[in-house]
Amino acid sequence: MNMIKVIITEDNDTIREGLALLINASEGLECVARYGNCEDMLADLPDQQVDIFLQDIGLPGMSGIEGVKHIIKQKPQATILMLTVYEDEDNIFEALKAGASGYLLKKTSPAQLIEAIKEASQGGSPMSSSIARKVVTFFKEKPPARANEAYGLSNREKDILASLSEGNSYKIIADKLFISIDTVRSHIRNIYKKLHVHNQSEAVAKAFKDGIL
Amino acid sequence: MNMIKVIITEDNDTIREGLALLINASEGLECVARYGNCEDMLADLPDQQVDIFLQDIGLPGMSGIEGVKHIIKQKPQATILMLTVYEDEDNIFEALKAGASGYLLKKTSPAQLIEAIKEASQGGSPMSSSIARKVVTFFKEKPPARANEAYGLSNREKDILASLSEGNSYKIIADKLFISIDTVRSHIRNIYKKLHVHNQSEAVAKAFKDGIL
DNA sequence: TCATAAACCGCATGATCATGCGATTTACAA
DNA sequence: TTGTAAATCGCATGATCATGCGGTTTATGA
Repeated sequence: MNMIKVIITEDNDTIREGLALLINASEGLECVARYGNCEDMLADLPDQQVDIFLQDIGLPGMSGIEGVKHIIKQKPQATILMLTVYEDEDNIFEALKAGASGYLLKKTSPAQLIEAIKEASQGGSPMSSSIARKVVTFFKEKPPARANEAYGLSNREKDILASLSEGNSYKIIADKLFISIDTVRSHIRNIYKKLHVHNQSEAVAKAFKDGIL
Repeated sequence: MNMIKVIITEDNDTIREGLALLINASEGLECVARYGNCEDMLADLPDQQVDIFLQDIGLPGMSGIEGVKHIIKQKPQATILMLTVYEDEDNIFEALKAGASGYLLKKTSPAQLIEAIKEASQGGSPMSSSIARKVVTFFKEKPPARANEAYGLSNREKDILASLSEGNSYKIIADKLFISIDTVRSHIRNIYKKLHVHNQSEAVAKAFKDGIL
């Protein structure tokens, strides 16, 4: 059977060596390399044959999240698990955006950690449950938000805003919608009032941010 | 100690009763009600004291996801776990958007299910690992896409584009960045060339669509 | 019935933009 | 060394926009 090959990047010697021992003691797992910083790990990367990266965030020099970006650049299919003490949303989302597949807190028990590595190697995305909740909460639509933040734009106004965002001039919009240029002006005036903006760029930006476009 | 109160909505009698038995047999868990459809469940909802909803998606009448929306409307803090056979992204994201806290597949083992309910009641978000991977993948920025589609904008150009999207005029941008208005013009000219657009609105729209802003 | 909003139209004018054709300096890679 | 790209600056001009003020018609809900 194939061993799951793991690379550890973690600056704390005690933790790093402990993890390596734990992994090597686990059936089917093998720690093929370990590093105290991203730079060293990345230098060896081209030669490594590896299944799972265990990646700390708080590292000397390049941060673990930067490291993830570099790993992904070289090996887009890499499976990377963050293993860190940081529980704030910025770090979580940055890591996931960079391409991490899972996110574990250091308080994770040895047994759970081994389980997580196996899960990850089988295409899962293990996450400490408090992390998962933050990720899930991200998706939750705020019921008052969206609804109110259409700012009461009429359908016609949305049409015109959409046309604007395509780069059309007032004249072109007028022709496309078979109305006069002054009507276009009039609609846009109203759009500006409703969105509390004063030019096209700001209107388009706001429309995108608030999901109108 | 307090029991974790669970409500089940599931149309298949065998599965529903099986779940109820399982939950009631588990220490600390109690199934306080069970329903074959959302309508009945929602009718009782105002009177229920409940910690966790176990919610199927494929139900006769109102779908489980619609049901989630209604539950959240009445009890915004409710903890809802989807328990379903659907593994497609639409259902997953719709459920999470509607306010579900976790998402389990029906192939989940009884032991894991009990574990998941306990995790959820403690603020976690249990997910089958294949589901978690789909959620995580959602965040991943596509390296070829994004990188190439920055269209080679320089940092300065991105600054100016961002400032434009805030509704600033050339003059204001120039003042904010301590450069002349003609330099602003020059940068914007280059932005237009790189993005293949011819006015602010189109540039801002493209920037948002392609993740530059 | 009255008010409100949407969709339509018109005119005027100062402000702002888009674009053409320059230019210099710095930095970095070929 | 040579070329390329980024960042800076200048001038000119026709095109386009933002905004003020005015208006009509139609539909809908109070």
